[in-house]
Amino acid sequence: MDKPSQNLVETIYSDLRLRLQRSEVSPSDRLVDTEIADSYGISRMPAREALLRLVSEGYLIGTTRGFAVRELSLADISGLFEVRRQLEPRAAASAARDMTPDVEAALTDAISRIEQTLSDGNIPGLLAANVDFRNTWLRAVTNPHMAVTISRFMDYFQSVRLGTFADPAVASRYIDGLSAIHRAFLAHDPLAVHDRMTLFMFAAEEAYLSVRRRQLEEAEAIHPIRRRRK
Amino acid sequence: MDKPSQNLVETIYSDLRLRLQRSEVSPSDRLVDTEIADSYGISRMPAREALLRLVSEGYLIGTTRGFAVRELSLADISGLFEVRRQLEPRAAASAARDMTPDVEAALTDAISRIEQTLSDGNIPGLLAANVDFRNTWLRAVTNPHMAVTISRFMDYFQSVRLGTFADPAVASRYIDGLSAIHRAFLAHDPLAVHDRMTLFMFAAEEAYLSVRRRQLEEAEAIHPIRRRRK
DNA sequence: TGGCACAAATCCGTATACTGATTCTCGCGA
DNA sequence: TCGCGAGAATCAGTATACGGATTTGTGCCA
Repeated sequence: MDKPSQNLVETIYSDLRLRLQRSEVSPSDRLVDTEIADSYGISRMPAREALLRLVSEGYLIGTTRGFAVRELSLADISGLFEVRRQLEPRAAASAARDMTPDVEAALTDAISRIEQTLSDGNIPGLLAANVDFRNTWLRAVTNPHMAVTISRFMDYFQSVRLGTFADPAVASRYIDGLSAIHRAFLAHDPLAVHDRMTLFMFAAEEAYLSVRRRQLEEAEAIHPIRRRRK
Repeated sequence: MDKPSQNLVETIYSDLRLRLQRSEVSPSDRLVDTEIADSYGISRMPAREALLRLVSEGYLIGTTRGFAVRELSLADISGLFEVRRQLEPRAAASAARDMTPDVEAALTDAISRIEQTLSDGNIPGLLAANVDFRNTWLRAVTNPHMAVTISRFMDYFQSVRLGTFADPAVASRYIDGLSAIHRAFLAHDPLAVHDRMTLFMFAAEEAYLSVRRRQLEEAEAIHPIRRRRK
């Protein structure tokens, strides 16, 4: 999405964003500007600016002790999916209309890696393949404003994703939905893509809600969540 | 949208954002961190951070000589409206469903101010009333993610808005569309709001495109647009 | 052993300083 | 008059420093 560039803030920002997309930062971790700065051998300011940008984009929240990945409430999940339901079916349909052979090939590759990693129980690989699949069809969305908005809304869910595939029933439905979308893409059928994506959105919302609900129940009464002082 | 807070970056950010919403900054103006810092009697860093945040949100672009408000290309306008068409009818419909009497009153007030300022030829007042109208119904949108996304997409158009109402035919259609939406809100009819807002989106897109097209033609061959070095 | 208070550490927000790149200015020469 | 080039000015990016608020650690006393 962003080019590497030769500017420190941009570099740190994309690195951090990538780590967030890959769920490599847990909500209990604390990101501190000085630590990041030291690890890159630079001063505090570029690291700080990258962190602030991630805060303003909603990926992180500021606490009194470092920055942390934002955890989604159930209401957040519902709200975010309301937006995703409006955007992604439409965007995917337009991608289906404008899709080129190389994008099709990349989609097929991503799908097969998803199936492979799932049967291997390779969760990190599954996450990566999943991100690849969505980034691939997003590449075929010609409207950049649409694409970056969707991309951002998708990324919000990286903090939840880890446990989504634990339940085999959920995983199976997930794969079914995804390969139906894939087939519709290959058929260049925008309407079918729209419909399949709509169904997928509802299924995904349900899955995330149930995963998050379980997470919240488990963490009950342990975490006094601390927020930034005002 | 944002609270005043007692933090300098936030203060500068909201002030600047307000000025952008009111079209008080022209695309030929250059916003420089040191100037802003001096005018507030603070150091360069908070001003700089506020500017960078506006850049990351797409309101400004960095040039080699200060920051400038971003000008929309015709493709930008089409792309932004594709997103708005997906979101605003739905959001307005949900607002219609959840609307409270005080919001209705505020909407009615905004509409009458729009009609008043239009007949007076009071363009700045018209812009303000217009912003009030949309912020008012957005307040009734219970999904905050939906509301801030829409708000941002609307704000992108402030740099174009100034000339939109010069053409009386456009202005008249605009008012008609807006009051139809207003009536649908008062009737608590989500479906009617959805339909009216959809119509309004298409009309607005057309209006912005034609205004912007004229602007671009007029500015032809004068501006060598300079972008940030990489 | 447990609570309490005081000291130390942590980390954000802000200020100031330096550097290098780009743009502007102005004067010189054709 | 116009083009050209060297120096000045501007401004973003980065580094370093300090203050203050909050949290954590520690040791004393009941």
